[in-house]
Amino acid sequence: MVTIQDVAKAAGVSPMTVSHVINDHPHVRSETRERVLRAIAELDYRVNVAARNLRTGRTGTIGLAVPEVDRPYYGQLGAAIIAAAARHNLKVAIEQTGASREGELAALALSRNRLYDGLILATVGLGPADTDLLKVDYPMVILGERIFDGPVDHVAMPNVEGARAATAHLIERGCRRIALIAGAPRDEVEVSGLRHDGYRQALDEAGIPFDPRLLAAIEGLTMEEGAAAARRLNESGAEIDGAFCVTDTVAIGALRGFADAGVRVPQDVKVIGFDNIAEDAYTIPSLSSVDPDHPLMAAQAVGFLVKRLAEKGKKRQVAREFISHFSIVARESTGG
Amino acid sequence: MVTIQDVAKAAGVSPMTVSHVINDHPHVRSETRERVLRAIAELDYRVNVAARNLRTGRTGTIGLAVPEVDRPYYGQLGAAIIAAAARHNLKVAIEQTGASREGELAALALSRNRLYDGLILATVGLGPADTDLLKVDYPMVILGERIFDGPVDHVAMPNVEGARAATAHLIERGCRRIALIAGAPRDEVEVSGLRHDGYRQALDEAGIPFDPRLLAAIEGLTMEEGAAAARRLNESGAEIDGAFCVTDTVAIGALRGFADAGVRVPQDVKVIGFDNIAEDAYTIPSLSSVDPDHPLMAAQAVGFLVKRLAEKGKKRQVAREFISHFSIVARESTGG
DNA sequence: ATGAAAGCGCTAACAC
DNA sequence: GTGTTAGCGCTTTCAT
Repeated sequence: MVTIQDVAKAAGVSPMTVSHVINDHPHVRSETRERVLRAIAELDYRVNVAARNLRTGRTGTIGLAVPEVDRPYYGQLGAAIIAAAARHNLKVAIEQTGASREGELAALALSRNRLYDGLILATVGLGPADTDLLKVDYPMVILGERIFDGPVDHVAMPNVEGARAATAHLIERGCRRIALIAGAPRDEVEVSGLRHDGYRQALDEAGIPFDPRLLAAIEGLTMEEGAAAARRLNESGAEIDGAFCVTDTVAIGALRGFADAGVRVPQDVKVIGFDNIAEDAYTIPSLSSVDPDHPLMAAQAVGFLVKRLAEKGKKRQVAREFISHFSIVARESTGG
Repeated sequence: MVTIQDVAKAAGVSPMTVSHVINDHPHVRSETRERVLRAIAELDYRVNVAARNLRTGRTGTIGLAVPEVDRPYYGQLGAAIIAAAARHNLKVAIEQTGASREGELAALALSRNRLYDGLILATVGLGPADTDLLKVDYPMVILGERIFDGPVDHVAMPNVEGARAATAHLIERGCRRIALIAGAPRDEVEVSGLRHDGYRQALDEAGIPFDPRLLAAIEGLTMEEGAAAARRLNESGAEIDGAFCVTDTVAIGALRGFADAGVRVPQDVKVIGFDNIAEDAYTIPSLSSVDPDHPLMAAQAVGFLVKRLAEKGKKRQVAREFISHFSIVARESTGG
């Protein structure tokens, strides 16, 4: 293995000078720099990142903990975060938490081990009772669905408002018996609960009475459960004419479930989802959705982390918060 | 920061003993172990991974370089690899190569920096001319579509055979004018070229003459291009009754493109893809596909890497190779 | 502009 | 079963 010492010897300089060259420090005569670079090339020298990490106390890598990378939503979020991190010369290591509280805690522990300089955590398992666990002494950003007003930076989407707008969109298109396909709300900051609130607000505003028979509770936010929920709704005799699905993945499942039941979308039932994933434009019918601008959220989350990294020495600052904006993307599933 | 020294002092033992406890070495009296563990808990000690990496020369992390995590195929592959790696106590850092040769070379360089213990590289940009670049001195596995007979481990899928079976499946279902939607073959080991070969073989075997007007060449393997290709095929007057799409992502786009053109699937045109991604079961119509058993491929790739890690000292061994098997999953898009 | 000294926190190798 | 020694490769600090 070629070390900085070998390069120094070959170039006739000290290891320090080589280090300066590698790190683009200004005070190196260009002739010296040349010589060092030539030696580096000749010996095919590569910095040992582990040694540098130990010395500097930083790894140049941030962790991204998501429930599952194979859900399109998180895949697309991951891609956006990798891109945003690359702009700050940071690498991203992706952890899968399995959508469980335990997995999310494990991700926290890894950063505590100084494996990562900071962590972006897409929480779905941790709840308000766990806010103490989030009071960590390294840079962390909570991203996505849940909202904590704890002492930690977070980037969230406008869950209530987006859900309200989605439901209002269905009402505008003439729906009066609108189903909600979502998880059973577990607490006041969790995605299904928040979007449920938005759904209820839109109904209230339109003077449509809430009917609990229109709620289809699902366990996981998967296509499979979405499809099953749609079939259940059809058999239940609830006579729905619209469905707001808590995520696009669930909505894509629901489209399938309605098709299985012989229910036509959008003629019989109009469907809208949430997230505006890439697939939405290609489903049949194409899927209307709430777009919370994930690229912006990703950039913000990385930006918060980078700010914290720069603040290293300073005392704990006040927690930063960013709530994204949203727009409704109307496609065929709500009549275009 | 709490170090191993602090723990040693608190427990009244040497740092080495603490190290033994941390690493689950057997020769520690259980009473001593208890004492150390208590000290660790009291001081909230965390190993410094950077220091351990420097000392051991290993990072416990493998790199996974894929074109883009937000394509469902790579997201699902990533999830499978993360799961397989976890079984060997390895973490996975995901790099995006942007489906370019440069990006793939950059991923190689990172491992050379000892950031990762090894690399799983899903190549689409590197070609046979680059085999020399793949003769690296750290564990690496080429995964996926391309086949190199170079000196490097690789896990591949049965591209030619799978494509032949997919085309034969369409023929079996009565298709005679079968379009191929794929990239323009760039060389003899690239995915579109290999699957093109399989397509041709199936036609030959069935005695169906090859008609170049049935080829729809696309630039990128995206839904967008798949949809555009389907519309083009419809307008071209080629009068197709089947379409084999080089990947499921392309096929999902094609389903949409045919729908846009008023072409009914499967009544007018039967469609089959390749990869059997999770979405296939939920498209309307659901999508028939070739399933190359990605979980198995992922497990094999990680297994190869782990073997190389264990071989550390030994001389370069012969390259290992694993070609996955496949099965045809018939769904609605080919008539069930 | 360049370099000498020191040490980041851990564990391999070996003693006892 | 436990401890001692040494050093992984790099960069921070401070000198010159």
